[in-house]
Amino acid sequence: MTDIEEKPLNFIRRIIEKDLAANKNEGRVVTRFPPEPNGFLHIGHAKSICLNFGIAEHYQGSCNLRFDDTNPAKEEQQYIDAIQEDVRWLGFQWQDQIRHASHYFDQFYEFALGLIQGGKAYICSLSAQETREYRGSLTEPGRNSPYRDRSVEENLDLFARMKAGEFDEGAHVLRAKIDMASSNMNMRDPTLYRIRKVIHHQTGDAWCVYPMYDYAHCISDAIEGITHSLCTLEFEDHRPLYDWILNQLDIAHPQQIEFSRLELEYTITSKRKLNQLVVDQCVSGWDDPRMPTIAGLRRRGYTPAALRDFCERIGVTKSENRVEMSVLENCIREDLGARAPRVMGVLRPLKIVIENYPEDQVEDVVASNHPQDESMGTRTLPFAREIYIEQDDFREQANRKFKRLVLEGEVRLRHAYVIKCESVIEDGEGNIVELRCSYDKDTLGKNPEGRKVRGVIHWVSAQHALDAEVRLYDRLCNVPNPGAEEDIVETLNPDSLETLLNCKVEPGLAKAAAWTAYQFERVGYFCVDSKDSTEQAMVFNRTVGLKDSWAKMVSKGKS
RNA sequence: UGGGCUGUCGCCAAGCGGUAAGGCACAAGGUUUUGAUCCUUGCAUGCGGAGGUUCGAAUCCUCCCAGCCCAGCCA
Repeated sequence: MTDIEEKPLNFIRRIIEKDLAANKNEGRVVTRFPPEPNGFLHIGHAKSICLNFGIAEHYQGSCNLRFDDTNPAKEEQQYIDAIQEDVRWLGFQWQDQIRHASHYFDQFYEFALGLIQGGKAYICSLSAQETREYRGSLTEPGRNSPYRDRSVEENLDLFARMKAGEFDEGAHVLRAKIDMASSNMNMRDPTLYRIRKVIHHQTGDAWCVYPMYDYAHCISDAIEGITHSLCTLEFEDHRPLYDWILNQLDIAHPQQIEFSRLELEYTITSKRKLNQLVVDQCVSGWDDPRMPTIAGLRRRGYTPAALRDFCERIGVTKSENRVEMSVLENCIREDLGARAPRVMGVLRPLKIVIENYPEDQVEDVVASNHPQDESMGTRTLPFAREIYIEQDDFREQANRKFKRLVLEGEVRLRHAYVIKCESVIEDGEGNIVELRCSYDKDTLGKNPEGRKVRGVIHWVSAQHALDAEVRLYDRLCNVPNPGAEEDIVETLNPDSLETLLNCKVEPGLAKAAAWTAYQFERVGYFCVDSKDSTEQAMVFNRTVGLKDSWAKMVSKGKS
């Protein structure tokens, strides 16, 4: 018997297994992913999605996608659409139809009536400012609202009239009657309903009172038969209120469990701040490839598999964390390394004329599409007298550590011949504009005899190559924890996007479809941009570079 | 200075009283027509700190320290 090392359970799964063992909830496991449609989903949401849907999958339960749409002023249909696309793209399926908290508005209202009748809620007519003053502080208890002891009849009447639209926004709210002296601020008679004369994206003008999160969320969970309601740490203090509300009602009682949100170094996971970047046009949109949004990562070339793997690797705990970018990058490299066909693309071209190669000759050389996966087959590449190589791959002179082309030195052209640099042509200002080389005819598919050629560089045929634009992305922000800074714009990395306009890629890429991932050998992983690329003007996004131990040596000054 | 929570390797993270998993990162080798991949090796006498209980403590107890969250009619 071989014992496969099981990945240890996270604390939430441990709780669920215990519940299952105790036959709690009759063995059902029902979770939900409850975004507010007020922005695009980001990598932090991916963690929550993977957790909630992953648990449902694993325990053969189900997971609902529910829009937590209780604040119409901030929400939009476009976000509802984008969120569904993102969840589906990540590869998850929600249980039957989409849910909306707004679908339960009638039930919320009925339950509120019940609370009022039971003396558990009252209409408070304090202004927002007064309410704040009555609430007390972290160290001082609050005081009871003067409206706290209104009669049930008066409360019922007022609430009905609030619903009927008789009052202006802010005139009254419905509050739970709990304990103004509680050390938990959330229990100091929290607001349950407020008046908002706003058109709701789902319910139109049907309502002018809208429930608060704390009131709507727990009841939504209960209505849907959620067994485990997973949310982030900042809601820990809300759990007593979650439980209190459900305890007042004759209704199911899901268990709220909190876990820490994901933070990623050098970027932000705050919808508010991401929205600011979009609004201020610091980025091209929610799906700008520099954004940590799911849409941005997708456009950048990240795959669902990589994101899911990432969420698996980072774990689920209650401790605050800020994960290094390298973990995410490793995930996408691993996925694409196995699956992306290899091609050649020259980002910063340097022209080479192979002087001993016949003027008009063009021959096809065979190149494997994946060195470790023969099933991906081969393709042919046109080889001719004039080619482009990478500027970085030539130095007039260099020590032995530099395994590329030097003047009077030899190098292997990937999948093709060994060439030797005979001379360098400069412009008037000392810039190298062209190399004159010779090739060794007897080196196609075999090593030259009597000498060793240490380097291999990529190339494209000058007359056959396609012009392309390549966008290189770097970290969005300059500081590891930009969220801690007062002004997010100040932290933005001015070099987060570098656009290269004169790149040359191999001709076979002409028919490359949007989103398709390729490895440009020796450079990195790229995909065709889904928005800006056309057949006439191709645009590639660099998803992530290849690991580059040479660059590391150079930056350390070892070469 | 009220309440809630968290502190295990540079970053994540197992561990649940029997003597510190794993991943990423990093370092050193090897293979290689990608300086990629792959392979091998190294990387916490230490678990926020101090006491205590125990044959035995990261795990239990006490005290202390640090960090995060809460005073929206946001979620």
